[in-house]
Amino acid sequence: MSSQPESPGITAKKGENFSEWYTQVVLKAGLADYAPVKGFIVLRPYGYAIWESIRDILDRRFKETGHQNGFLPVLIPESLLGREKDHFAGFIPEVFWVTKAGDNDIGERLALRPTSETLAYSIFAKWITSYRDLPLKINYWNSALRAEIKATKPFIRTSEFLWQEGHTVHASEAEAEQEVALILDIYRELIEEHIAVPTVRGFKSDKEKFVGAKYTTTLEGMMSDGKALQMGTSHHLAQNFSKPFEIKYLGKDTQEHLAWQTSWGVSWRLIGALIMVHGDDKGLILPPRLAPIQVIIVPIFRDKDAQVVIENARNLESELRQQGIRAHLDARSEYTSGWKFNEWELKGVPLRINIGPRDIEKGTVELARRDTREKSPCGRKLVVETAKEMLDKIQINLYEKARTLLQDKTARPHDYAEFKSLMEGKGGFASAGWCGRLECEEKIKEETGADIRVIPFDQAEKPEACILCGKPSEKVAMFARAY
RNA sequence: GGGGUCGUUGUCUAGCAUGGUAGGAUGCCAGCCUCGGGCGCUGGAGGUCGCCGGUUCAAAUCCGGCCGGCCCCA
Repeated sequence: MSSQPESPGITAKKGENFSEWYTQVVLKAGLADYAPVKGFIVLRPYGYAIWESIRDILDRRFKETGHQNGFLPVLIPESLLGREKDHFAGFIPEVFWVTKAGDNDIGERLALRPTSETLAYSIFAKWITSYRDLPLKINYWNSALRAEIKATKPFIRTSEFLWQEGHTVHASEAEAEQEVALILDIYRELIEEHIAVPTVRGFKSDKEKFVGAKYTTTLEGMMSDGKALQMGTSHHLAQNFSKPFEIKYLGKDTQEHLAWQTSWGVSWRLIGALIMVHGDDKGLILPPRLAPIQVIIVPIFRDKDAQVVIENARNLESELRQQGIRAHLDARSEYTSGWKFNEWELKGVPLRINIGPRDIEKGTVELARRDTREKSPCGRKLVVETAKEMLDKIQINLYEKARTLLQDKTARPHDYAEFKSLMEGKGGFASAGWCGRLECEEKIKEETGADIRVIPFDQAEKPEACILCGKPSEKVAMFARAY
């Protein structure tokens, strides 16, 4: 251990010690801190602002597509949670239970919601009587609690997480399936176009699907260390819950029918993903469309220049804001400009504008891109326009880099030996034939640590024989070690 | 699930073997200096040594339990 003070900047290298690097970015960029209970984190304002960006984008799209927000309590009685048997069995190992009120035992123990299907659907059953009550499309912005005993990581694996869970009820299976697909596409739009992370979309295997669903669709991303990350899921529940919860409606045909359902969610894991995919040795890099601060203005001045420089910078700030750019002037006098450069790079602000006496004299400013760390001069009158263009370029560049990452980390092994060495080596996705049997899926997991992340919708190529057993396969599956 | 490792002020740490005054750096506060890549000077404040218990005249230090962080393996 060094006795030198720890740098306020990132000291771990992303390429050398990825895990340590990730933790440092989370803490030092001011996104989150540890809570006193294992596996729980505290979101700091900067981290919460990123969550708000994500939330705002999704919330708008949900509302545009006919969804409404609601609220559900956090406690679920055991009898409700247990009503759908597969669902209950799947969640029980990670449920937190409330068993006391003060010193008195509670009669029936209460679960801190690991997810709200059971609670929501017991209520939906009361609200739905007629086909005129359908579709019912409700979303909840809340948190969920799932006990993580080991291997916790801020944003990626925590015992409580912020998320949204959507729950819909439909009169027909076709309509429910359309909903599943619609939501997956809204997630794709958020993740690819805003968070700038490309995904592979498809189905989960039966082993990996949501417990209680007929099928689960997913978006899988690839992190810089070769591990996959599930970024969002949309489930077709069919009538698996409407049966035990008796969600029935009278149709036009005057007959009673069971309803069809979907549920879907994304969590603050997405914040973890954007850190892992875009960040570098200097810290976080935020995609412009998501960044709470898109442009940071750093004034450079000596005492005698202070007033004129700051006034100029303030004008620039308001010009940018008038054009809808989230700009912020860092006028703090207690830090030097050099300090501020480092701090805002650590925090991942996509574009920095330096403005000092020399610039004012020449009628220019200096633009510094966070993604490439390139600096370029810009005429003062062109700043707003140039900044806008540059933000767009940064957004595109981040996506392109992430796409290259995904491509570099996707391979097609032709036999099991190759598959194994891939997983032991650089990791990433292995696109391979799979016979469809649980037995092979489990054995591959046991021997290589990789599981089926996604069976892509896009089955462009004919599958080869099952990578493990050699039997014919109908589908190509994407295997990877994952978070 | 298995193993390893760490916890001393906001942060990073010294001290622990051999029990006896908690030392430094950085940050913070005040004043000065001034800023084009983590400036400099002077002064000051800041500590239940993770928690609980045990041993002892005396515990950061020895012993036990617990809590929390990190890393590796399944």
